Amino acid sequence: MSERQRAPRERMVFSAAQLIRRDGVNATGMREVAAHAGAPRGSLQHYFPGGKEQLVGEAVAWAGRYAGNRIGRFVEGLADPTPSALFAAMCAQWTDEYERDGFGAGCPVAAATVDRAAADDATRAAAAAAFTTWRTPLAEALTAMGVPAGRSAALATLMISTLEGAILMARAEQDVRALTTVVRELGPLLDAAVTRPASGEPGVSGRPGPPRRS
Amino acid sequence: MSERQRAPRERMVFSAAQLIRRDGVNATGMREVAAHAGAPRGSLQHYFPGGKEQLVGEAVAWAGRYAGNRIGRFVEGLADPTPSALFAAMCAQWTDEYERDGFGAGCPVAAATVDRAAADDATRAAAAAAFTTWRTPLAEALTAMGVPAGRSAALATLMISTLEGAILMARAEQDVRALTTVVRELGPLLDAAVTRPASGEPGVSGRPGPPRRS
DNA sequence: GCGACTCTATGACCGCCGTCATAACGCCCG
DNA sequence: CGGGCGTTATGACGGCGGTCATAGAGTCGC
Repeated sequence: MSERQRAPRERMVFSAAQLIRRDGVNATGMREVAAHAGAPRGSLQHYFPGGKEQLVGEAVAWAGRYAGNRIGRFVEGLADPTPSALFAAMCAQWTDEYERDGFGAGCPVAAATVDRAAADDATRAAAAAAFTTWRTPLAEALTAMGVPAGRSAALATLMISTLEGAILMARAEQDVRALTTVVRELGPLLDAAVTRPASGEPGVSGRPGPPRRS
Repeated sequence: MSERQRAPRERMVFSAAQLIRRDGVNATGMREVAAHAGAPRGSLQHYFPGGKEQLVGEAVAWAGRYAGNRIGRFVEGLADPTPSALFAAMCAQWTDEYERDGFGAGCPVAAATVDRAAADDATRAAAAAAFTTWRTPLAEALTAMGVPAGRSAALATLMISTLEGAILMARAEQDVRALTTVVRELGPLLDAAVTRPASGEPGVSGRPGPPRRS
C-alpha cells in the first residue's frame, strides 16, 4: 500500500474517469476499464472490493480534485487576474480539447450525476462532493480577485453551472459556439462583481495590491 | 382514463422521456418503457421499427418541443415581461418539481447527450435539434422584450446553459440552492441587455420605460 | 365468410454485464 | 527451503439488454 508504484491502481481510476467521460457510467464496463488501463482484470476486485460503485466514486472524486487543482493553475497563468479571465480560461480548456480531439467526451461528474443520481446515492454524494471541491477554490480565487466574500460562492456556482451546461450544448451540437458565447456574455457580469482592488495573488490573501490593468 | 385508449404510441414516447430523465438512456430498457406506459411489449417493434434509437430520438424531440412550448406559456404568465422574470420562471419549474417530487429526474436532453453523444450520432443530432427548438422561441421572446436582435440568441444560449448546469448541480446536491443562486445572479445581467421598451410582445400591450428589477 | 390490415403476444437468441470462486504466480521473510 | 501475502489469472453464474421470428387477436370493407 505504498506509493512506490506509480500506476497500477491509479491508472484504473483514471481510465474509469476517461471512459465515463465519453460513454457515461452505465455504458462503461469494468472489463473495459481494466483493458483501457492495461491492467489485469483480476486487479479490479482486488483494488476495488466495493465493486463498480467504489470505482466510479473514486473516478468522480479524482475528477473533482483535478478540476479544483486546475483553478489554482489557471489563476497563476492569468496575465490579468480578473474573474472573467478565469472563467475564460476554464472554458478554454474545453474549447481547446474539443477543437483538438473532437467532441467525444464531457464532464465525468455530470455523467455520474445523470446516470446515477436517481439509483445510487453513494455516487450521487460523490458527485456533490466533487462539485464542492471544485467550487471552493474557485470561490476563494474570486475573493482574492476582489469579489466580496458573500458573493464569491454564488458566482462560483454560476460559473460552474454555466460551464457545465455549455459543455453539454457544445457536445450535442458538436460546436464550441455555446462555450465561446457564455464566455463572452458572462464575462462583464463577473468583472462587475469586483468591488475592491484585488488582494493577494493565488492562495495568499490579505496583502493589498494595486489592480493590474492591461 | 379516456387517454388510455387515445394514445398508445405517444404514451410510450412520453414514458421513455420520463425514464430517461430519471435513469439515463442506457439504464432505460425497452421492456421498462412498455411497462411504464402500460403498453404491450409487442407494440415497441410495431411503432418503433427503428428500435431504441428511434424511441430515444422521439423522446428527445418531444422534450425539445415541450421546452420550446413552455417558453411561450411562461411569457404569457409573466406579470412583468422582463428577461430575468422569464429566466426565473424557467428555473422555478425545476425548483417547484424538486421541492414537490424530489430530485429524482433531470433533463432528458442532457441525459441523451451524456449517454449517447459519443456512441450514437443520430441521437446526438436529436439532442442538438432539441436544444435548437428550445433556444429559438426563447431568443424570440427576448427580442420581444427589448433585447437587441443580435444579442438575443447569445443570451438564450447563456440561459439554457446555466439552467442545465444548475439542474445538474441541484440533482447532485439534492438541493435547489444552485437553481436559486443562478436566478439571483444572472437576472441583472439579463435585464441589462434590454435596450428598448419592449416591443410587440405576444398579446399584451407594451409598457413605457425600460423594465427594472423583477 | 373472408381476406387484409393493424396491433398484440410470447418466446428465443446472443451478448454483455457485475460479481464471485478458485487457483496460480512473484517475491520477500524467516 | 517453505511459508505468507499481495497480486494476477480464469472461468463460471445469473441476470438483463435489444432484437428477431412467429403467431395470435381484433376489426373493417366486401
